[in-house]
Amino acid sequence: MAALPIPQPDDTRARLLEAAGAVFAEHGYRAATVREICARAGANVAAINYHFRDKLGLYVEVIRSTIGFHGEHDPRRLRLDEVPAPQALRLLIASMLERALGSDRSAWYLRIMSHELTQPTEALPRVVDEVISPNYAILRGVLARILNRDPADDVTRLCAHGIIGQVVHFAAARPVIGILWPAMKMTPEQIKQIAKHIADFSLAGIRAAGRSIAEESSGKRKL
Amino acid sequence: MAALPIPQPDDTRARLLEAAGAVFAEHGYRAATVREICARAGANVAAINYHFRDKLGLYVEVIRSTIGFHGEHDPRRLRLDEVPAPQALRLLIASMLERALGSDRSAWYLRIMSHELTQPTEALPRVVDEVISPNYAILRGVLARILNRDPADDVTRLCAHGIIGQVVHFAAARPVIGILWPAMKMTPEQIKQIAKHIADFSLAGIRAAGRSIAEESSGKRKL
DNA sequence: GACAAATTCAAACAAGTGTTTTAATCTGAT
DNA sequence: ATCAGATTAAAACACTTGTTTGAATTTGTC
Repeated sequence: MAALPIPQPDDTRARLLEAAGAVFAEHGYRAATVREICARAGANVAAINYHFRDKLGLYVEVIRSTIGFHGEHDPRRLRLDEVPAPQALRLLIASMLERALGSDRSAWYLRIMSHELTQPTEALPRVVDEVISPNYAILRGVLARILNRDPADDVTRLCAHGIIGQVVHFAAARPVIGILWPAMKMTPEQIKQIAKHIADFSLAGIRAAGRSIAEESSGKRKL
Repeated sequence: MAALPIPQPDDTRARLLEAAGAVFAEHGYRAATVREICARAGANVAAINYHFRDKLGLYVEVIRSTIGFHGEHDPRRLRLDEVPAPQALRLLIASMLERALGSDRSAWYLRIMSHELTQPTEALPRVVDEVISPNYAILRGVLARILNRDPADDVTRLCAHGIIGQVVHFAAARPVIGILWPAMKMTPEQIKQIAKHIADFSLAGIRAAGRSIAEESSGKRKL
């Protein structure tokens, strides 16, 4: 709706990618319209089909080029192997949450992912391969170190999904949280404290989950 | 798409509500089409506007009449006050998860809610008032008993959102979880074990969060 | 400066959306 | 049996969607 076309900071293709990332992150693939994307990019409607074949081609290209592992929040830059596992988890959670709640392009990542969770598109396999799966593996690696278990273990996976669920929820449910909890404004200060809470909460949960399963180890270890 | 019109199990209005609940839960408000709803209900397209004024009226009526607190999963039927708080939390988590992952109409509740989280509609205030807020209050009540804190306390709220996040994630992210974790088929057996995991995980997390804040109580108790 | 390719543009297209219209049909009380 | 009101039905409406068209314009190269 609100157009405000960007002057001409770059060539059309780059501006389209920029605008599309923002719109897809905000509305999801299906609810995003090519006309809003083009208006924000200051481009003609036909530009998308000329540069990216169609809307889905643009979406895939946004995922490929803008998201993924490039950027200052690249988990590999956290040097997770060089710190104790619990500290690594704290860094990882803080990184995910800041990435998810920030307003710059690094926020697109988790927003698009959370839309893909509830409204999968044809690009879901690609999103999983290029974005979700690598991060899932890193998280499981850290958890496996804490639990002293295999990254593919059921307990490791359950804990991983629990942490992802918490982070994604704080990011995706912002409108509702704003109603239920007016004092929560998601300031940088508050975001840090949410990250600390999730880390404290989850570290204790992880250890309990490890213990809980260990106790009932009369054979049925698999779900 | 797949029409298969139901014979005539009830009057048109009731069939529309039934079909609409399923379609809204599956696709969300915006992506759901009145034509698919009418096809499933075996009704004419104009029936929605005749009985419910418009699509949004139907949506609100689905929320009001079908969801809410009526049904076998009504949290008030769990008699949460009559059991120790940790046990109450276990019951509540199991109830939410079963409701969210089941295939009957009690599953609509959390599905519609999770769509409303990422894609709020004009009915969001109503959904919050009638569905989310009461459940949020019940959950905070139980957590407050465990934490020995006020239900409106920041720590109580953080824990509540963490638990909601985990439950919603396991329910909403089913397509992605199916890819990342092929062994997880969401059988009734597995659902019980997920519920147990979330409860174990969260109970430990809650206690740690209570402690963690207590330690740094040099005045700044609020976020 | 001229020419061919690349790119942009306004306009229209076909398909899908929610909604309205108008007539036909059913229902139930008299 | 009749007739007013409630309900259903088919069709069209107005609008938005992604996409295509074909001409204009820009760009790079000789």
